[in-house]
Amino acid sequence: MLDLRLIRERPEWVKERIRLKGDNVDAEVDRIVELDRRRREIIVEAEALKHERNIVSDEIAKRRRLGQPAEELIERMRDISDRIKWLDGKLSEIERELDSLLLIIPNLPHESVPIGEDESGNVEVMRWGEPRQFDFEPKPHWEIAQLLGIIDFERGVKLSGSRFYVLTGLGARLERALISFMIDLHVEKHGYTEVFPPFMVRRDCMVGTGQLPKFEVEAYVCERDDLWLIPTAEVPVTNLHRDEILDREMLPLKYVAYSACFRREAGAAGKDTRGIIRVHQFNKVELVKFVEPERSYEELESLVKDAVEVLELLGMPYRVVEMCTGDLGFAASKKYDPEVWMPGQGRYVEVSSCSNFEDFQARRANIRYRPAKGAKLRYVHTLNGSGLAVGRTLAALLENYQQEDGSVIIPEVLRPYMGGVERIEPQSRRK
RNA sequence: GGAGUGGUGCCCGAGUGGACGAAGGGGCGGCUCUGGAAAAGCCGUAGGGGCGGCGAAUACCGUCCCUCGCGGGUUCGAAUCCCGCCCACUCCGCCA
Repeated sequence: MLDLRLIRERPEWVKERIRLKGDNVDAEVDRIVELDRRRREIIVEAEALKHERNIVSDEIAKRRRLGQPAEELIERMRDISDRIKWLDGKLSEIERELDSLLLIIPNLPHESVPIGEDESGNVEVMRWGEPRQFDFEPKPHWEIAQLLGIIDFERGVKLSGSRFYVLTGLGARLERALISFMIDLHVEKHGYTEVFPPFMVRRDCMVGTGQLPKFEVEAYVCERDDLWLIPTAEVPVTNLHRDEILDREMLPLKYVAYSACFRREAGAAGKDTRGIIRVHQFNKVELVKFVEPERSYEELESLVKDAVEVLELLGMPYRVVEMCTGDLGFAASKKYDPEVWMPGQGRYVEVSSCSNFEDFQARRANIRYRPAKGAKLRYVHTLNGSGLAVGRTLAALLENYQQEDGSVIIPEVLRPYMGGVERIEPQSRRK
């Protein structure tokens, strides 16, 4: 949510910044400015009347105590009260509309974000590692997995429909190993606090981080209970501190959380239909930070570093892409997407997404802190990033570590988590 | 799911129609006392919003309004009475 004052004072600038995101909210902004003006007009009148009501009310009480008549005062109060009631009704009507508009206005891009219309305007900001040279044709992960017998696509469909799959045997073990490895890294080396959140949340949480009200069709919901399946651990973890006032000494707060993630992938028909790149349920290890506004952009850089270290330790080449204004999404001010090299497909695939939301989420979720003793409260800045998407990392690992005989070598850092397994052999060669 | 109890400030807790933004206690901050501390005493300690002043300010000053879980109602007037909702806890049922 943007600051209403900002929209009031610089509406044209706000419109312009949002147009850079490929969104047009000119009409909404104009309406907000108009509603805001009417809101304040009404407040002025209503408050003057309420002031009068308080004074007359005291006078009535005083006369009652002294046993004096107060009929003509009470008569006058009736009119005042009616008028107040009418004004307050009008006011809440206006505020309802105002709030619903404010919730669908996207965040503004940070000034450092490159301007562009779509993903073609994104900028590669770094590259790490040399893609391995194969002396055979590298396979895509779904073929490798089939050979190894570690992903069961058919039965996934039988259980839950398309875009679901089942991990079995060492595949399941590998998924679990990756989760533990990532969490341990972020806890032990990077100083994050581990959190195991609920996977279903109330509507308020989804509004707090920005998934609702605008992107309702993207989410799964248990309607009977109005509980929403989280599309990312960002939702429960950011909302941990909803409606809280944090101590400055606590900042920055850094959390790492594993969760399953649920996405309807509405509008993604035909995209990434093979393999496990785009599915309705996947595992992810998420990093979330709450920081002081002044430091949020440094914290974004270190967040990216923390995330890509996973790829470095796993020995997989990657690049980091900075999103342009047109590809930023609804809530982010600035965003980097680390992408891992997938030799079986000959392309880089997004395995993380690291964003600074500035105070956009904090304002929605009402997360504040006191900068100093006696100082006024401020909104914190929130950030988050995948560290990493587990399914895609597993897929990349299969493709990067595949051998000509169809086996896949397990990177050394994962072996302790794999019970010492060094290599997954094709099913036909296992007994 | 059934029955019951309850939601008040940073925390505990009083308050069943008017002098209550709210007793009392705790915590925290400041001051007095002290060589220093403890104890004791005094003072101060919520958030949001509007208007005006000054301004770069979401810094500061003044003033007013709102907020006792949330929303509505009764009343001249509601923390207090009525209705609906949400949440927490206890017991029963069910359950990993």
